[in-house]
Amino acid sequence: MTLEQFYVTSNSMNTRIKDILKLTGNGQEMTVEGWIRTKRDSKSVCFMELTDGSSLKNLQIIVDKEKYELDKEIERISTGASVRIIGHLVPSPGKNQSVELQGSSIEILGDSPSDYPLQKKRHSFEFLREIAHLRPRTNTIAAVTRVRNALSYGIHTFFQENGFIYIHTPIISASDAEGAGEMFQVTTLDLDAPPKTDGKVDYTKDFFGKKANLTVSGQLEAEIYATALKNVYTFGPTFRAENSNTSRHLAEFWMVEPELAFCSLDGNMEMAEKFLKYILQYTLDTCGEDMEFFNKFIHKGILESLQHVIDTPFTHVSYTEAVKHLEKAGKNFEYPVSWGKDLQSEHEKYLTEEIFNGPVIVTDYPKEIKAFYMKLNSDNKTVRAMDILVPRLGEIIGGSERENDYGKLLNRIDELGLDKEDYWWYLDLRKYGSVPHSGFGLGFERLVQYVTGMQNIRDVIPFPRAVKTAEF
RNA sequence: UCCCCUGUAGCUCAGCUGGUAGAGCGGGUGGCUGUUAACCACUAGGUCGGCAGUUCAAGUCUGUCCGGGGGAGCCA
Repeated sequence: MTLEQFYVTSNSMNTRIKDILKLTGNGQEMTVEGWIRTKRDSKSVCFMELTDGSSLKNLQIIVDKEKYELDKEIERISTGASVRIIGHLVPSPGKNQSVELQGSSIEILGDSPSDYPLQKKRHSFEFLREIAHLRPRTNTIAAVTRVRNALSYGIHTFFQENGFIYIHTPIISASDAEGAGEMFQVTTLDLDAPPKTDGKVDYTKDFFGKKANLTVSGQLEAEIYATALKNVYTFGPTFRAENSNTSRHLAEFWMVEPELAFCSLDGNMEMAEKFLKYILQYTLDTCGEDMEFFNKFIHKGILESLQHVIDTPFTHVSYTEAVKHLEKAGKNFEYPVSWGKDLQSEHEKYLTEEIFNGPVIVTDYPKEIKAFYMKLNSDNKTVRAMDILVPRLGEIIGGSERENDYGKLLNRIDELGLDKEDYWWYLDLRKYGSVPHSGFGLGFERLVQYVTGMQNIRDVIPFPRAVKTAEF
């Protein structure tokens, strides 16, 4: 009849500290499970903070040692231990919590020896990265994890509510045609002695019968499904083998790529603006406590800056106009501005922070600095590209209307010296029932960074993969 | 890949112009308290990232390698 009948209702699976903290304590008995954050023990009374990751706030456990024989258990408990505690929820006379659990029974599920590396004191994120298997037990990483989850869910919700179909584009790609950066090769060949023909590696002997790589983008495949199911999106892992060691790059990251058929650049921009505002609002609505935490301890003023993006209509400006604005600003940029050159991050930040003081969508870039698949404007010089710039970060979304004219696309492929054989199926989409279509890409970890204010991208993904980094 | 900074106890750091090391937190022991970054006392932890060099003498200077951070480029 209803889906609710399949919800899990057994006590141990759905009792969360987050919910317990909202209750009024009237002596009701309950069982709680979690990890001990800290213990304050004395002769007659012992206090413990219990967390289960559902909330930033801990549940305070109090044990009246004169009433209950729990000395042995309390002795064994130290920071990090996992426990199951039965007790009565009562109002707390203390200052920092409204309720507390009067423990009457303690079961230690897992001891935590004194070399447990996490203290309740603040640790540096650099140190936490070295113990990535334990770092989700910290306030900040747990909060990041919850916000990351909310953003994922918000993204899916937005697209699903708007009729988009979720497409699982391949992780392994043999098309060799994506052209968006250095790729990781995937092979089962013996690297010490690969089969060779005329001195070169013979990939016909490889697993796929040709050279294969990890995908650098799902866009081209998404276009295939968009030209059949109208509006689609991908949301999955992407790989770049660039030797870039920065706080904004990963070798493995997640990307959101919607693709809309029968949609021009204008529709694309409207959708992108609503999308961004939706997921920001969704996160503020569902992660209030965590966002307050980030606002207070990680990046002061972040709530205000996100709200500003939600409230402000995005400014539209062409690349040509943007360059004029920047030239007129008379500022001494490290990289000088001139028409035909790509906007540097300093330029993007200046546009969105100083000139327009809000989100800006820059459109119609010179074709030379954009990808081959973007739709050529009638001036034959610029393409229907759009980048969304936001204060504090710069570019957050990049997209375009795709070239849907077979001849023009073939022309671009030729101009750039690409091999049209590699793009045969991509060209076919323009040969059979071609339609105007558009889409954009959003780097998911960059979004999580932007929303949480976390400085290093390696701290917003559970298991970062980067140059010389794949321990966990 | 380039530029800058950095690597001292489990963690966060101090150690001036070269003379073989210290604090806070954490750990251990004891005490005390409706506590909450608890408090008090005592205590145990370090061949100062690796290697080579200068020097009577190097944590401190030089070179080099490795790790970390920031910025740039590439990009998402």
